Formats: sequence, structure tokens, C-alpha cells
Amino acid sequence: MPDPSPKASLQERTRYEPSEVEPRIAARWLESGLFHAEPAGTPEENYSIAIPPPNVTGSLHMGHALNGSIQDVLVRHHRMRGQRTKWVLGTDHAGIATQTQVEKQLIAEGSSREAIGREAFVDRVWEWRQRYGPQIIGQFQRLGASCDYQEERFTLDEGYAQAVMKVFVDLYDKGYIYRDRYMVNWDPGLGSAISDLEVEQREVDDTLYSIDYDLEDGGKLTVSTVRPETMLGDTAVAVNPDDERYRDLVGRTAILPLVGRRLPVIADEYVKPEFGTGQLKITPGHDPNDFEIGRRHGLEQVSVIGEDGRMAAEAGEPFAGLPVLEARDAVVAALEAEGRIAGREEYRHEVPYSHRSGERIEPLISLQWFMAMEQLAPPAIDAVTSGRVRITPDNHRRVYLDWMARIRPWCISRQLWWGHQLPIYYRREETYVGVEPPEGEGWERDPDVLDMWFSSALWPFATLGWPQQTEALRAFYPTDVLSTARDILFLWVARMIMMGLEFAGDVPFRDVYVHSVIQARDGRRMSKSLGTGIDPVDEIEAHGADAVRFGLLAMSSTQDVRYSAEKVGQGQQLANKLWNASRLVLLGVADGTRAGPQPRSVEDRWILARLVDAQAQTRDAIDSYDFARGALGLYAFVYGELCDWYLELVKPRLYDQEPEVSATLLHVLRDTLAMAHPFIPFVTEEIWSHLPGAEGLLAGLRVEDPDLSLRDPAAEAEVGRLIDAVQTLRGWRDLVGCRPGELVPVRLRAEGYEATAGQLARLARLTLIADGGNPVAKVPVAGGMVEVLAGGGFDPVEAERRRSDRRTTLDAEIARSQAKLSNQRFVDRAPAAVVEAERDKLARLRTDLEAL
RNA sequence: GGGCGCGUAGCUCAGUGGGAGAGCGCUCGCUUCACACGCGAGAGGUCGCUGGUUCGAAACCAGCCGCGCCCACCA
Repeated sequence: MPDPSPKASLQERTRYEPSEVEPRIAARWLESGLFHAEPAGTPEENYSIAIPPPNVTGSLHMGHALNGSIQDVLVRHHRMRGQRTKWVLGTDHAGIATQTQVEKQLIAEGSSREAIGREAFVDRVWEWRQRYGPQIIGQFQRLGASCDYQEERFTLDEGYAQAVMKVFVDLYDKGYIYRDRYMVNWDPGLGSAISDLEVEQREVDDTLYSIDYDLEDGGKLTVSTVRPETMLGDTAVAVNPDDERYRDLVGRTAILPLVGRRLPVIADEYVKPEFGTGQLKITPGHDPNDFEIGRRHGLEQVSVIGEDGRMAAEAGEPFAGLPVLEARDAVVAALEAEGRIAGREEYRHEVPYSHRSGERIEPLISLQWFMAMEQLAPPAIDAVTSGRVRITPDNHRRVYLDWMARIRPWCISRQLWWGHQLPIYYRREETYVGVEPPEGEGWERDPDVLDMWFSSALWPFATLGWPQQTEALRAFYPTDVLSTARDILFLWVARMIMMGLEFAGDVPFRDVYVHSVIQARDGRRMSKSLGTGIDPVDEIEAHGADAVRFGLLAMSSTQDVRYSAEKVGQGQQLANKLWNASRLVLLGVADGTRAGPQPRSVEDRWILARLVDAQAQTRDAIDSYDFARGALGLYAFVYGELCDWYLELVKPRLYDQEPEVSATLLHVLRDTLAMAHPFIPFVTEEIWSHLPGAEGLLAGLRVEDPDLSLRDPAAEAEVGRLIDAVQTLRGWRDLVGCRPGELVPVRLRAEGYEATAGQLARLARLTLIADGGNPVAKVPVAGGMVEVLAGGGFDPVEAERRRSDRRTTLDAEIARSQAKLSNQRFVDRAPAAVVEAERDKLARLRTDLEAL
């Protein structure tokens, strides 16, 4: 990190400049080694989080920035509470995404992965990773994330690969992993099978064709399909067994047009009599439903579409070799020529698309590796129902449980080159599965790799050194919380829980926090392809990391929210406010002051009480994962209490160099910085470095529990009354046209200002006069009246109008209150405290009215 | 088809049984010796609609209207 420009003095820096400060602070943190935790102690006393590993090719997006901010609040908070805290860092090899990137690069060079071969290709991807992998790590540092950067893991590093291989072999040995020819979601764009979770349904307008099939012994039937080309693979026609119309059809034989194949007419419950003609063509090779029906009835499976997205040889001439869409037209044309198209209609329906490549899924039968989930799911269900894993917000709990209850086999093999290659070897009819390659000649390794989510599922324990029983594993597993967006609840979270229980002997985390999704300003999802993305790095450059962190946390919620530039602005202002408030204090306090609460007046007791309350509230917000409340509460304290009132109240004493107020101010500042640090770490660390007597980094400060003995309801009531009165009087002044600087002579006729009358006069610009003549105006304040005496320059007409408005309001409120209290049912049934409060209120209103 | 959630000030959102809130925006005033990324004062809301429960509903219940998301193999 280059040495920054010579540090301007506090005196000159009237504006907080994050771009100057943040890189300097980030460098200090990294050099300090504070973020690294040597393993010791137990998971119960330590605090750990495993970062959701970003894709190695990725760059920081808004989701990373939000989740990074959330996790960093948690990690910094617990570190400052004195826990040994580790935030496990690393990246994911992200099989598909990374392979696609490098392939694009190759194609741009006029080459391809096939041209250079697997080995050279994988080398190329590793080079890519060395080059682009550090980018996103640097961006997390820019955000201020206090990860343990000394121990970065990668889902394809050597130790991690060992863990993956061991898990695979163990699961195979237990019989959970098996090979099957089964209907899979084939992604023609990728040239690979993908799992159910990587498929998304999209609404599509298609044409629904009705096609006549002749019956062998005379007559015909009519089937409907949006994919006429698949009829070449039909092996039956089905009707519902209860469908009276077709009872005598069952058992007869239809003839498949164009092909001539004899199709048995079968009866199956799946067929809906009311849909179309109630006669359904059965294509076990290319439709998941038909596949199941085919298995039930022992039907032949004919694959007419190949993995290359073209019609296979089985499709016959002239269709074999044609791309699917061309084949569709050709089949329709051929059927039309035979007069078999009985109808077409526009048809809107949902169709599976690949979440990875964006292409339409081609369901087909393929030989793949699967993982059975029946044994793994129940313990993972129990972990959540028993509360060993808590999910926040808890409406996601049921979503998780519903999915787990209906969990299906997981297709784990991918026809890719970048990833964990299956530890499976074939020789003729033999299959060998093992971490080490088999002895002997002639073995060939299965070319497929594992679904990236298989390796990600091991993340919380594989990163800590499993299968070795390491110190790190003993100290930090289970981790405390997993913070994530809900879109990978099944893909990742559920699988981590299953794998953690199966292999690491415990749940991988105690809490799952599901954060909101930040949408674009117009409510659409943020996405590069839609052009709706906002780059958090740009935002950090423009407004500072603290501002972005604050903004994201403040807009976070239990539901999806639109990106709010205003909240980021609020964060930027907070940083600037804190900086300038600190300048006031640091430039003003007496030399040699030691920080410590030394209350001498009611406002001192008040700010100490408010500080303790803010500390408790902030802590509670963090502990309950309510980051918006935490961030906004912090803002409210700094603006609404510390700066607007306390600093204004004590300025005269500060200028007088009163030692006690210096000590108290430094104490409040110190504690405020510590409280704010998890949310806005840079500005607080920078200010901390200017604090007299501050040693070391704020990030490493050990924070004590809030000192509840400083709570002070009496001081809060007294200063609360003062604040109300000042605001009332300022409002009055503004309304009646008092010049801003002018001192108005008044007589205070109100209770409860014994200790604060001087402050009231100063802040509302009044001159207090003990006696004097008749008032020329009256301003009601809590506890009584401020009588304005002759001599102040104001508009008497406006003053009278104000008084009369106030009377109208009071009359209305009194009427409402009286009505309420004269309602016998209210008095009888409402809680006594509520009724009592209503009576007090009425009394107060009447007093105020009388005073007027 | 099943499930979850949302509809509160011009905008983005808090508020879950006892007198409607924040930030931004808007209006007016202020070169007040920390901050004009500032200070002070204001305007602005039938809390989607209808019905119900309750002494009392923005909040709880039901229905309706509008919007979003997740899950699901109807050609």
C-alpha cells in the first residue's frame, strides 16, 4: 500500500474523505494479523463463520456486498466481545461458470477446448484462476470484510480435493451413489446433464398439434403434443382406465404414422380424460412422465434425440441428423402430407430451461451417476425440527422441510472438464471406485466431473482440514451462522446440513440467516444481462465502503427490497457526521483528559443513559439478525441524540475546557465508535487513531457489556421535557416571524425546568426575566407556560393565530379523550393502566388549555 | 396446481392491539466559531377494498382486488 499523502491535520479536514482513508485503514488491518485466529478453545466459546465461497471467476455483486456486510457486522461484533473469531475465506471453482469463461476465451482465439484437449484445457483454467481469482478477494478487502485472509481455501485445492474424494468413495461404499440410465435434464447448450434444481420453468407460447393415429384393426385415435418430433419415439398410446369412451380401446394397437411402429393402447391413471381427446401419446425416451409410465408398463424406450441436440439414427430417414426444431417442421410437414394433422391451437405453457446456459432443456435418457437421498435426509430434517439448526426468518423453515420431505435422487455427474473428476475407473465389465487409482493395466477413468454443489456441500468442514481431525476443526466446527440468500437454500444449505451430519458428526452451523435480495430500483432483479445491475465497487468508490455497508444493512429486511441510493447517502452522511462530531470533541477537550463518565449535570446523565440504551439496542439488533434496526438505530443515536442535543448542550462547557465534560465526551465518543465499528469500520477506525491515549486498533478492542447502572429515567424525562420545550419555542418563533438571532424576553411559568432553564433559554434564544409586565403572548410547553414579554420583535397577529390554532387542537383532543372516558365499556374492559393513562392525558390537556 | 410474502407520506421502506414513523424529495428560514454531505422550522397519509372480532384495528380473522417469489412431470 503506497504511503498516503501527508496526513492533513484534524483541523483542516472538515470533510470525511473515504477514498483517502479507507485503503490506508484496510492496509493497517491486514498487517495487524487481527483477522487471523489461531485455533484453540471450543466451538461454543469461539465464533466462526464460513463465507459462502464466491465463484473464482466472479466479481463482487450486490449480493456479495450485502452478505459480506452482514457477516462482517457479526464477525467484528463477536471479535470485539472478546471471542476467538474466525471468518473462513475461500472461493469456489464453479465448474460450469468457469469452464464457460475459458471456453469463450478459446473461441475468441479461434481455438476450442476440443482442439487443445482436456489436459491443456484444465491447465488453461488453472492459469485463469491464478489470474482472476485474487480479484474478488481484493474486493472483499475493499468492503472491509474481516475474513481470515491468511488461510484462503479453494474447492479444488489439494486438501479439499482429498475430502471430496473421500466423501464420494464413502457414499459409494454405503450404496448411496449409483449409476443409472435415467431420464435427466439434458442441457444442450452445456452438453451436460444438470440437476433438477438447475432447471427453471419459463412460460412459452407453443402450438399444440392434434395428430391422428390409425388403429391396426380400423378406426383412429387423436393425440395432442407441442413437440411433434418426439412422436417418432412413441411406444404406446394411453387412456385413463375410468374413461368410459375408450374402454374398448385398451389392448388394441395403433400404428405410429411415418414410422409404422405398432403401439399398444394402455390404461394409466396419469392420463387426464378432460385434456384434449383424453388420448395420450407415450414417449418414454423424451418425456419425464412418459418415462415413468413406460417403466410401469414395461414399454420400450426409444431415443430419437441425441445429446448433440439433433435427431438420432433411431428417428429414421429423413429426420436423422436434423436439429430438433427443423425436425419438428419436417415431421409436421410429413404428417400434413398424410392428412394427419387434425388441428393446431396456440398454447401457452411452462417449459423447462437451463438455469446455466439458458437453453431449453431436452429431457432424455442418459447413463449418469446419482445420489440417493433417503438415508441422508431424515437427520437433516430432524436437525431443523429439533432446533439444532435455526432458520431466520423462520418462514423459510417450512420451505426447507417441505423440500426435504420430498427430496429426490440427485444427478451428480456432469459432462465437463473443470471440476472434481469422478474417482471411478472402468475395465470391460469391471467398475472400480477409490481415492487411489486401481492397480493393473487397462483401466480407464470416468471422464465426468462432480456437480460443483457436491463439493460445496462439504465447505464448512473441508475448509477446516477434514478428514484430518485438525485443531481448526476442533476449535471452529460447527460454525455459528451461515448467512445466505434464499436461492441456494436447497442447492447448498440443505446439502451442507446433510453432509455435515453424515461426515463431520454435527450440524455445520447453528443458525441459518436468510437475507433479503436487493433488487434493481425498478423492482426487477439485478442482473448483468438485463443491464439492471449496480456494481457495488463503483458505489464504494463513489461513496465509501462505510456508506455502502450502512446503506445495504439499512435497506436489508426479511423481504426483498429495491436498491436505495438514499440509504447509501444516509451512510455517507453518518460517516461525515461522526467525523465532524469527533473533530469538535478532539479539538476541544482539555489536554491530558482521560476518558470516563463524569456526570456533573443532567445532560451528562442523560447522554450516558441514552448511550447505554443504544448499546443494548444495537447488541440486541445484531443478535437477532435485525441489521436494519441496528444501522438505523445507530444513525438515530448519533444524529438525534449525540449531535443534535448533547453536543449542543455542552458546547459552552467544552469551550471552557471543563475537565469533567471533556472526560465524559471522550468516554461517549469512544463507546460510540466501538458501537458503530461493526457497521462502519473505516471511519470509526480512522477517528480512533486520533483519540488521545488510544492504543492499537479499534477492530481489536475488547468491548465490555453495557453498564446498566448508568440508566437514568429521571434524567431522560427531564432532558426529554427540555427538548420538547426547545422545539416548541423554536416552532413558535419561526411561525411568528421572530428574527433568528434575536433574544426574546420571556418569563418561565412551568414545572420541571429547574436544572435546564438556562439551556432552554440558550437553545431557544430567550432571555429569562423573573418578573416584568403583562405577557404579550403565551407559549404552552410541557409542565406549564412560557410567557413572552414585551420587547421581542414578532408578529402579534401570527402569535395570536398560533395560540388559537393550539386551542382548537386542544379542544378537539379533550373532546375525544372525554368521549373515550365516558364510554363505560372502555372504562370497564380496558386494562386499568390504559384507562389511567387516558385520565392523566385528559388532565394534562385541560391544564394546557387553562394556561392558554 | 400447492406454498410463502407484499400493498402505510411524492419515492424507498419501518411499525403487528391503545394518541400514524424514518431517510430522501419538497417548502420556509439561517455564512450560529464540528459538519452547507450542515443547522432550525414546516407541509404532506380515507395505513389496497369490503366485512368481521374487540371497549379500541394500520396491526388479528375472512373475502375480494393488485403485485412479487418459491415449489410442482398435465400432453
